[in-house]
Amino acid sequence: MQTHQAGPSLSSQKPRVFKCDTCEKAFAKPSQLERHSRIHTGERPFPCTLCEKAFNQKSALQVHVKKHTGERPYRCEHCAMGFTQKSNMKLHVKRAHSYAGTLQEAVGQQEPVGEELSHTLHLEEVVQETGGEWQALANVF
DNA sequence: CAGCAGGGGGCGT
DNA sequence: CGCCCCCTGCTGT
Repeated sequence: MQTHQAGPSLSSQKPRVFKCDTCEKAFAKPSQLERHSRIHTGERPFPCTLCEKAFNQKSALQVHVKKHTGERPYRCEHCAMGFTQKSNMKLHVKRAHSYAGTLQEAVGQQEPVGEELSHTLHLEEVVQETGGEWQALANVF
């Protein structure tokens, strides 16, 4: 009976035997349940070595550290803008270039490409150093 | 931009 | 199996 009860996402009918007793979510793997349980306990086993923040998931920490290192692995192929997270980049592409997802051109073909643009404007280092106005600009793109 | 929550897969035991 | 890691979508400031 337990193997067919609803899981957290509702999509995916995998058996979920491991149930959280704080909330009613269930998971396919014990380690997933254990990971989930610490969002109730507030436990944060992954501290950042550069600042004093901590995370409940290692991947969250890894992404966070990129903020300190300035690493920006995900690059927009249309305007060469860099991002720390892929989903943020995807969102940017959709909004700035109205480009849903399946590669190849979309709407605005008038794009001579902004290759050297990032160099002349020093885009890599200007990001949100103190002022919050850049944040507002992000919504335009 | 930054962080959270969950799914799935690979690898060692 | 069990654990660890990476990826992805969504939410928050």
